[in-house]
Amino acid sequence: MRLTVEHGFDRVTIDAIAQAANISRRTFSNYFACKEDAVLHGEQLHHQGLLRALRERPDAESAWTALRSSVRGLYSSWDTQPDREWALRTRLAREHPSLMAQQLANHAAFARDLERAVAGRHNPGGVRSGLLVDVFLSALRVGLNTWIDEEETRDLLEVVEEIMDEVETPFGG
Amino acid sequence: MRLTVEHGFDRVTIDAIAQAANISRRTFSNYFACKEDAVLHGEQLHHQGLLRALRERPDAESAWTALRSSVRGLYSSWDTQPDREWALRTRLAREHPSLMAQQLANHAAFARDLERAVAGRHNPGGVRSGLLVDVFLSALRVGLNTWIDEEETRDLLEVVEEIMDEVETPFGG
DNA sequence: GGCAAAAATGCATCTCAGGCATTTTTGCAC
DNA sequence: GTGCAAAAATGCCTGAGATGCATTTTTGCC
Repeated sequence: MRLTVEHGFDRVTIDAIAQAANISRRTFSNYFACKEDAVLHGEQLHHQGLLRALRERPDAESAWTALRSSVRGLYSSWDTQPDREWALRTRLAREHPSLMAQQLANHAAFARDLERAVAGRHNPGGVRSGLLVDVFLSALRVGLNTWIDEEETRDLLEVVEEIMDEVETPFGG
Repeated sequence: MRLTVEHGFDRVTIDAIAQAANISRRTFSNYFACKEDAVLHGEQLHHQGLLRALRERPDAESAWTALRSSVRGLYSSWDTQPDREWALRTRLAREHPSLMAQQLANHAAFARDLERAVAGRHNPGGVRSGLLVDVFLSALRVGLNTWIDEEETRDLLEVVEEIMDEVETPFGG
């Protein structure tokens, strides 16, 4: 991330990263399939955290409620805002198509995991869980982007909650 | 696409594609940045068609209605179902992470275009258009996947309309 | 037929992913 | 602490990909 800031993402070679991390080029490849994966690793951790929170929600909660509650619980458990790194990563992904592509693929994988995790929960409108999860992730993504566009002036959770409220208003008409 | 079916996506080199198309390797790169782009080109055409349809919708229609109507209009204007190629491409993208990543990046770009195209339209619940477009695309994607999972036995439009109806039921609770 | 623009090509270079064998480090029983 | 097996890290190598640049070929039009 530091090298990326200093020289730009596509001007940083894997060799340079390996060197800066005091590991061999080959070892880098043992841990990450590509540069993109390395940059987006923090996001993967976020996904894992959210999944863990979701699994701990009481079974009685509906799918949508459990998802919302997981976000609320996780984000408010942080002692500091996920400021610099998140903003940096998100901005980077906006500018670099390859990063964007990888990020979206990660999101799709995350969606599959979430879908499995909410399977079996009550689901008010009979909406299939794939759709529900997709919409949830859209809201999360739009929330993050809004937060970034506002230059991280508000609380991330606050922005996300706002978007989630919007999602709960009907789309039709 | 033919070579991919015969030998598998990742065993087809750009050289092979170029040779089969009677063009030089270099010319391939003049048209497509990578193999993935070539395979997904049909989808790009679909996006363009949908955008064109959207721009021709009457201004009085709300954003959501205009989006739904565009799909309805475009899909029912086809004389044949987009059967083989679509199913093939979608299944391929499911199996190959790099293809999936590229596809999702294309969807994101498409989302930006759609967002611009519906900007200014009436929007019932005051939902921001980014969110609206995202949800619309989720519905389209889920519809396509459902259609595939049902082995293309029904009409694609029918499946998509069904999902769109689901989206119009509230998510909250 | 001639000419300019656009398309296609060839070439060269830098980078990457990943298989395989080898070396180094780590964790643990003794 | 010593020895040993598993895990991690490394080095080397190959096939493939992206892309800049100069050159050749094709196309469209007067």
